[in-house]
Amino acid sequence: MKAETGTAGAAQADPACSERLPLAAQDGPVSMTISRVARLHRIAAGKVLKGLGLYPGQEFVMMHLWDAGPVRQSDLIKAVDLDPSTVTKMLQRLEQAGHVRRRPDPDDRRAVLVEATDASCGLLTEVRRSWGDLEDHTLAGLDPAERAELARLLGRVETNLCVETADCPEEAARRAALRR
Amino acid sequence: MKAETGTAGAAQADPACSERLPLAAQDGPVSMTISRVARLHRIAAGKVLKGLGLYPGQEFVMMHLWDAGPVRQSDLIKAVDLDPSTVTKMLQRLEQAGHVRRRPDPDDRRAVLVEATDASCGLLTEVRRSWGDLEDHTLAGLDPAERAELARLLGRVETNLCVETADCPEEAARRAALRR
DNA sequence: GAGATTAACTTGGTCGGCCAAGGAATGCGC
DNA sequence: GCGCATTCCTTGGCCGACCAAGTTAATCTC
Repeated sequence: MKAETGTAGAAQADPACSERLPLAAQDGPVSMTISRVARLHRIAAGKVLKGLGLYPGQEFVMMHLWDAGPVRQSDLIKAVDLDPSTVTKMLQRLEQAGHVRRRPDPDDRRAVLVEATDASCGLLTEVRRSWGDLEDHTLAGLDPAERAELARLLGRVETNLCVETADCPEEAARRAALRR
Repeated sequence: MKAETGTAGAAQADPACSERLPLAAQDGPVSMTISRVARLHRIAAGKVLKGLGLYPGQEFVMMHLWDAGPVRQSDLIKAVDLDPSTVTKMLQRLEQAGHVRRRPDPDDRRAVLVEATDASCGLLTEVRRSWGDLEDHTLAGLDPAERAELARLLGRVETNLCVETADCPEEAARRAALRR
């Protein structure tokens, strides 16, 4: 889509056939692949979600709302583990799009209760199907054993990345473990 | 960092102990993990890069510039495979930050030549080191065989995702194959 | 060589993300 | 009860990323 006819001149000259990896990235080939896969995966998800009226990232919020019903916004924020401001703005857009309803919490005048609209619940099935299609496409050509192994390894990577990300290793490890 | 003391109320009530995965995502567990790993990995990369004066995403542009020297912007765009407008704005910021120099191409008055500044070249080593650290951290606890397997599987996933992303499957497959 | 096409950016808009800072309500200590 | 810290959410700013549209220059066509 970006790289078209590929007569692109000399920049991509593969000298010999040695290293396709940038010099500065040679100590991190897997990290490089993760980055690329991440982007491709997000694009693929976004493409399929666009047809449903969702932007990439919103899926996770909606998924939690479908599961949990009316939730305090702060709980939602903890569930999806995003910055509060990110969630606020996303919810404003989701509300305007009619996917979400918000109302003040009668028990706590600071808090806001969020829930998926009835209309949006129709999306659940389609999102689930799309998500399944994405999975199929992502894992095409991998047999069950390979899929399991990939899941295992990615799980381990997730745990690894969690520990450093969080300021409190213990807590991060606990959370990472929970997801497994 | 976000999920703190975790007394978070009833929202995350693990009913029984069955599914930690949202209902709508149950057909795509690996996709879910990929999304989480992607975000964590980007955050980890961003954290380490911030100390070097780079924002996440800029690394890839700089890496290519360090390798390729002065390049036409259009070639750079093809190399990193991003939207032209994304690269334009990123370069404006990189230029203002002193990491990059831009000048018109004498041979083509439409085009712009981009190169890393001498100052930025000092970053190469540090970025490489950081990238290596990130790799170590990401793959901690995996033995060489597991790392190789993960790389192989991710490569396959990348190929899979490439085909659908591009409008021309042939071209995408070719490009995907090139990266392996 | 004039006219249409294509290539190479740029600008403006929108979203997802983050950080920093602020305002409002609650809860705690005393 | 009063004050101070916490919690909850919002706003503004910034950056990466996309799309759509527009501008300028090269190129192709006749």
